[in-house]
Amino acid sequence: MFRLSKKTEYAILAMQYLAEKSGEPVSAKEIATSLGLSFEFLSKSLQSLMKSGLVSSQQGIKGGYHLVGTPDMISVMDIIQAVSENVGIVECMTESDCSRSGSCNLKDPMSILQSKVNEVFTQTFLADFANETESNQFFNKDFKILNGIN
Amino acid sequence: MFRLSKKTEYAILAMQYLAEKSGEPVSAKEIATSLGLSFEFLSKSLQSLMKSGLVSSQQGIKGGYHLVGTPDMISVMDIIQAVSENVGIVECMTESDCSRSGSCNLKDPMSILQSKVNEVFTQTFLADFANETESNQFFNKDFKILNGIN
DNA sequence: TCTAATTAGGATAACAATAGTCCTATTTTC
DNA sequence: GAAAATAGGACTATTGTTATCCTAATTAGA
Ligand code: SF4
Ligand code: SF4
Repeated sequence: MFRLSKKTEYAILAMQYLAEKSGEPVSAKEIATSLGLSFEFLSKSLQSLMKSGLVSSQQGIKGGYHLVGTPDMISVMDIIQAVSENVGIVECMTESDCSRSGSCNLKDPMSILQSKVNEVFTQTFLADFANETESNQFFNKDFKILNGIN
Repeated sequence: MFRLSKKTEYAILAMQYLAEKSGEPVSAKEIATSLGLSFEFLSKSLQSLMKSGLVSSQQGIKGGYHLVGTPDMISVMDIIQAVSENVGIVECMTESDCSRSGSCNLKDPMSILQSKVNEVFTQTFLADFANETESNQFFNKDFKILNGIN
């Protein structure tokens, strides 16, 4: 129900990959084969990221994508919103108010919940997805113990 | 993408209604007409809530549903899980590991994100959805200002 | 005992969203 | 000019959500 779409997951994987290989442009094909993803479908994610300015691209042979900005400034929410707007937990959060909106006493508490959810994703950054740096590793371990994750 | 299903939303609305009318059993029909929801579809939600023990039911004429437990002990997560298991933000969180699982460096950071999301929903209770009590109203106002909600 | 109101739940249809593919155009380096 | 790459429209397949329909079982009360 809160499942991230594959398009989003592919986007995060690609961004993670680009973060590691910052420097020369990386082709969609390289990312796809390296991560075992569908090239065609991954391309859609990359093109969305491009549109939102999270990556920049270079066409032609020797072309590819590279990150715009640093991993500690790019939030998961940035990536999610780049590939698909819908982060509203209920209709009235993003789209126009629903038919029940006038007399709905769920709307207000839901907006609080929405803010909390938003915070989780805006406060998690690409850097937190980096491949086990020391600080990150420590944080992970700590958090896992705290939350009883294997 | 993080949209709650209607089944979940109906369940929360129903629970909210039951919380107000705690005491005598309330029929699905009354809830449906009172809230302007489809009786048939709402019934599915109520039956799921029943299965999970969040409400108890009485069949026959004069029957209906009533809350089990107090609103401050029933979390939104309880309700979500009652109507639909899938709360995993990625496949490997709930179902069996996906094909990429072995070499996936997204899995670990995702599990942290999952915990944060879970926390939001396990730490929000039916009582927080109550119809504007004084304390709740204050909290709402406070939180809204803090988060820039209209 | 019969009736009406109610919950329980299976089956299924209608609709929407997601996932994935295919094809063509454009750009760029060599 | 050829090859490799991005850009993106169009389309299909699959899955998930939403909703309805129908029937059975239960229970209070006349
Ligand atoms: S919370 Fe209320 S107003 Fe918002 S979508 Fe749900 S029913 Fe409509
Ligand atoms: S995070 Fe990795 S292991 Fe988990 S579902 Fe996504 S690709 Fe598979």
